[in-house]
Amino acid sequence: MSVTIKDVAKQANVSVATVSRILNNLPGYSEETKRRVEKVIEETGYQPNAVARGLINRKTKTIGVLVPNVADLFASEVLAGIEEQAHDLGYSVMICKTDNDGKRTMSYLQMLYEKRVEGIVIVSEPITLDYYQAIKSMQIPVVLVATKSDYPLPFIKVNDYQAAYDATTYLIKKGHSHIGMISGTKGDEIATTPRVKGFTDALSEAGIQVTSTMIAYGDFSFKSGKKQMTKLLKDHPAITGVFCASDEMAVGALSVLYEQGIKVPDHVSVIGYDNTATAEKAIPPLTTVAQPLYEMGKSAIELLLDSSKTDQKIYPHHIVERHTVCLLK
Amino acid sequence: MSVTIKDVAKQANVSVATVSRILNNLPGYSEETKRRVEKVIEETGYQPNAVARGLINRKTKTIGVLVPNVADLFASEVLAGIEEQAHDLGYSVMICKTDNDGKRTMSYLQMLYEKRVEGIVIVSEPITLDYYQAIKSMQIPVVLVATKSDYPLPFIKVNDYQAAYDATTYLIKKGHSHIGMISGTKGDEIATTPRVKGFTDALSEAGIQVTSTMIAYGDFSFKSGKKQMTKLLKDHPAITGVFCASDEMAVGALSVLYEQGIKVPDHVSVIGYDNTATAEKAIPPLTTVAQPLYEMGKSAIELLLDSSKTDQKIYPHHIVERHTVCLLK
DNA sequence: TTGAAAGCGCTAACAA
DNA sequence: TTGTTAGCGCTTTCAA
Repeated sequence: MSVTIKDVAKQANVSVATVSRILNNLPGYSEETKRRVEKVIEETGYQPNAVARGLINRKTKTIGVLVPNVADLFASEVLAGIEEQAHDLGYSVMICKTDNDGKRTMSYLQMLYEKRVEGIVIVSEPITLDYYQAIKSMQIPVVLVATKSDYPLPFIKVNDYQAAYDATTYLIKKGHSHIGMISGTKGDEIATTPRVKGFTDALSEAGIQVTSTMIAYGDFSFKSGKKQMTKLLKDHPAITGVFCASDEMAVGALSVLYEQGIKVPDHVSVIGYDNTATAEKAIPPLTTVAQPLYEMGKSAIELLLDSSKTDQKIYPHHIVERHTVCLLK
Repeated sequence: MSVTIKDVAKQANVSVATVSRILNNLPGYSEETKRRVEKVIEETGYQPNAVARGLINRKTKTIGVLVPNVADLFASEVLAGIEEQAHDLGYSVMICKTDNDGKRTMSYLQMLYEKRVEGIVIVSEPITLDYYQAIKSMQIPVVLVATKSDYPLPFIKVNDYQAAYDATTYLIKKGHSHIGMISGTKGDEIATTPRVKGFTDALSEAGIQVTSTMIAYGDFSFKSGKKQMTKLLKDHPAITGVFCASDEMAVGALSVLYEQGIKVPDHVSVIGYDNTATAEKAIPPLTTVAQPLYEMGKSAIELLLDSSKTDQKIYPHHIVERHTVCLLK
């Protein structure tokens, strides 16, 4: 049994109220009693019980984070930003790995509510009606990162359309005209549709005709990047540039190109998306469009905890030039 | 204000005790009242307050994890295992990113105690006397993953000495005799000293002389891998094999080799350590000694929550053969 | 400056 | 089968 405020009060010959005041820096005691109480606290090694505190002030100083997966560089970078900012503001973070499983997500939502977290951030996950209704009934602040929703929920993300448009334009400006895209999951309205549109618009506006086989649908993973790059190469042997909707897929593409003895960027240029830690470690180092993931994570906590902030934020993206894109001679 | 057990009791015309019994599946009520109460729960959307519950049963159903960093594949893989197993057992996990900062770690330890977590897992972090004393006084179960300590704390790890010995022997068996090592941080008694010893022992036993310049000390990072590979190449142009104490460093080595036009594995073979997700995505795919990180994470939770288990576990490592090591002709 | 007491939302004796 | 009641460890009136 650990020492409680009562024990401290008894040993210091004061009431629990006085101890509480001292603990919380409230006025109402003499320097003399303060010293006495602090001495007892020191001696007994007393530590306040945050659970009891939470019950009475309805403040748990903890927030919950829902992510599809923790073991990936995209999510963990966002998570790092979240943790950092939360810690700075005195909050703890509970992680919930949803595995893209709706049932699991719902039960996490409920658990977070039961534990009375003060806020929830949801990272790169589509928001179903179920989720939204649960969120709404809980009355807990929620912010979305790298995703958004038709329901009125604050979010933080980059402009996916524009980012894809810019990446494609970058390739075009480098002289490429046979450009393919390895996109994300077909039907994903957040991370696929806008990026595909950005890609096709950039091409059309440059007077380059787009055929459907120039767009290969993956699922953001390394493996799918390999698979779709292989397909692209077969369908379009003359291809000189590829825009990948994630760094993971871009790295997969790089692997295939390497295996087939196709030099990057000399024969084929590739540009990725995200600028996760994997990009700079790729061979060759990957040119990619950067999302400020860490900052977005930090920002999510600010948004969550400070209701005076505006409730949606488009972060700027930018192209990080490394060595996988070259000027086409 | 959310609905409480009292509200439910009132509306269902029963006492709070009865509602509590129904909520907790205890005996002591008729089917009829059960139905009535459940209907009210349904209608009101009542959700029990875990904070209040925690106060009374001294069970918060949450555990804390301390990691130096979340945005890296080593830690996040372990974390994924931890989260998975915790979730399976009905626990939530709070993450604490220590940034290798002692002060920060101490304050996390205190916070976790105040929040009355039921257990703490510490991932790949050296345990100082401060930490140990704090842990001991808290009386909360702790388990170490991928680290260990002279203090009596349960831990889960691989046999680093043997793993390094095996990796080196693997290179030797492939016909290599000019072998260098890129090790971790000098002085690290957990992840460096035993691995360096495993390396030198394997070499000596094979009758190969080891000179100190064959061992280049990095700090496990990609960047340090690049730097130390460069150094190794300068000091030992005839080198044909390199053992790296982390996949990150191995990938750094691969980059340097690529830049210098040295073919892997034809000219130089490299073997990594960890088998993080980065290994299979490397170009060429990295041969490495695997630690079962995910499993170790899961195991940590079992150890933590089930005191009947033995309190230390050496997990088996094994070599994953990919394409960065070849038989020397 | 200090203390007594009520109560946060729940569980668990104990009684009925 | 059900209810009453006493806390869990704390904060916060209110009164002294």
